[in-house]
Amino acid sequence: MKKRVTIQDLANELNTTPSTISRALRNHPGIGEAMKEAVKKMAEKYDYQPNTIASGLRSGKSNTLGVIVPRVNRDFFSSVISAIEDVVFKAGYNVIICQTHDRVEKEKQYINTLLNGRVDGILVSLGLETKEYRHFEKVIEAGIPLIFFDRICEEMDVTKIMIDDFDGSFKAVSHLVKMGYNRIAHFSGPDFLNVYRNRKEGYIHALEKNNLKIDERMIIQNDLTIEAGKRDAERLMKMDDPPDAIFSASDYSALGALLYLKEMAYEIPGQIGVVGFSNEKFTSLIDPGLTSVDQHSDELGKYCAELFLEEVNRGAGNFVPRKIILNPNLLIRKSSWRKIIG
Amino acid sequence: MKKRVTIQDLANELNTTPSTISRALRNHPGIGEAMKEAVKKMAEKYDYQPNTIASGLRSGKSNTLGVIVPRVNRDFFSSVISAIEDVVFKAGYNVIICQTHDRVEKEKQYINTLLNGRVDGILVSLGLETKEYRHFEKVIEAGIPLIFFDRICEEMDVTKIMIDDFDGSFKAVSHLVKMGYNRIAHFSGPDFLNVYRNRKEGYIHALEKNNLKIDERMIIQNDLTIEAGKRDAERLMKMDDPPDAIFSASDYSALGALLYLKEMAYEIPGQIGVVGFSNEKFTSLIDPGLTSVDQHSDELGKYCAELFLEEVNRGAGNFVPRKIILNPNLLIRKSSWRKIIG
DNA sequence: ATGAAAGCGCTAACAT
DNA sequence: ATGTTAGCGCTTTCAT
Repeated sequence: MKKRVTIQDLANELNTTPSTISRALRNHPGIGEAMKEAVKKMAEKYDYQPNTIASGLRSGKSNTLGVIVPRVNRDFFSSVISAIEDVVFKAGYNVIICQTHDRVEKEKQYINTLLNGRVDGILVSLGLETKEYRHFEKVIEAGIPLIFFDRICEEMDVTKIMIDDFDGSFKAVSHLVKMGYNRIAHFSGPDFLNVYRNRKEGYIHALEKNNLKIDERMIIQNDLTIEAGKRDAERLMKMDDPPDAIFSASDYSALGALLYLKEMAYEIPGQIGVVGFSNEKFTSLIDPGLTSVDQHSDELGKYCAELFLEEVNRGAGNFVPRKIILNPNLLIRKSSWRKIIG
Repeated sequence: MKKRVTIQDLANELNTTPSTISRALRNHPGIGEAMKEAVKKMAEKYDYQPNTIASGLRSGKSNTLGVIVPRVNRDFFSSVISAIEDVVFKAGYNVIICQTHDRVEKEKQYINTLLNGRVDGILVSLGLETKEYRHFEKVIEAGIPLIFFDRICEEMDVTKIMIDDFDGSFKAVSHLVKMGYNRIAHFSGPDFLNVYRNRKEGYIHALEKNNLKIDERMIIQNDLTIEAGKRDAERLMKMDDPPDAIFSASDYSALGALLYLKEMAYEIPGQIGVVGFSNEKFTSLIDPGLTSVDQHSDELGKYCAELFLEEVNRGAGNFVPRKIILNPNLLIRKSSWRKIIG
């Protein structure tokens, strides 16, 4: 276990003081060129590596960013994280990942440990359980940027980045209508999450705009898993007046529906159309391809990271909360086509 | 920006000293019950939160684990990371993620920043470019656990966890042979990576064992992307003596092959069989389902994390390098079936 | 342009 | 059972 060389060691070696070394290394104005040169040469020679913990303690920052998501192994979240990491790495920040598994208790714990670790900012996508936001107040009190993405908290006055879920739904449902489907069911998630609420509203708005009546029995709230999709597709199709299309707020439950319908030998598309949400990787790979709303995970992550850096530069007290809404794209694949009907 | 309460504040409040507070909070033996009670009550009352940076500086550890992978948004890696995070969180560790995009330069940078941040351990899956391992020596010199998983470094005497790639390939190819395929091509990755080398050897061994001749033209090294799979499937099928099956070292290039073959209206399975490697999520969702070798990403992550915790407990100098090899499963799906031929 | 000195918040060796 | 003291390695006033 080799001893690491410290600023003190370099100071001794050069018959100067730690402060001079510290300044020289950071190109502080007011250090002679000769000294700078000498210090850097020494640092190189001894492979000096700064102790970020020590500098963190002194300066009160850790060059670390906390990212809290429900789960890291979801295409959407892992893509966002990937994009965030790429951006902030260039600015010298490390990313600590935290997965809540949608449990609010873990969300609270993570907020605490991140704050105790003096992270320089926290990016959050809320868990399904979170209906109450007091634990996030601490982040604001700590004076570091708090940014919500995708599953956001409407009530808090902080920066938020999301896609226009309403519009995504609206596009999806309008497309189904244009394809000739007119009895369209909807799988939705919990109402207290902005994303699902907005998707449902976009769905309703599209129906209204097309003079289609809203049938409450066609709106099913479930947990948006593959299994839920299968189960509820079955329930829908066994009704006396089954739907001719399903628009799901999640690709996973759309997939469940698709699998059930295929098994039952329904003709997709044609007899029944299916559209999902999120553009998970698998949607383009299955047969039929699943029409889905793309959430621009890369851009979203990039924005998150850039806004974090911007707020960090502004400094505590000078944050300018922003709300960024990205426009989603409908990616039309086979599952929502319609045969031309006579 | 609220001032955080420190150990000193609590000491003042209770007319005692910081060390007593520190000890009381950590249940140090030799602190009176009464005092412990009082301290904890005070801590609770003032919502005292320890500054992990300060304690880290003093104790030389950060309760943080660095995980370096090629990319975080790959099913395999994000699943491993997810499993790691779940395990070490319970033990009080944070996870810093680092993605190299397969670039050795970033690998080196990450090693440095992680070491400078005094992480308590580093878990690595090597990038495609990495052929030289000097940068990892520093981790050993730092006296913290270094653990390789999946894409490992054979030469270093540290803990390694991987699946038996040889065996996975062997099972896959043996299965194809049993299904009646006997001219089996192979997509491989760079030879200097253990995983691809072993997969190729397993393939060769299976052919030999079944008295099938090895045809070098049937072994294609590419970068294992969807595009490479398409391109090389085309190349293979245009040969005078095309294969009747393709075994790819990656699901992505297997998918590429599948897409090309479907487009060309080959009958899959039957006319040609396809098997991939990694059991990416999409393999079970596409049509035909892609037979693939499962890498047990969850267990692998869990093991990684547990071995890290074990080594941390052992302490520097007492590490016992271990090599853990998990047995992969062949998940047989439709793409490798064979119609009974008269 | 550089140095001296103090201290970020905590822990641990050494008292008592 | 508790207090005293001395840092961990760095940054940052305040001097000179």
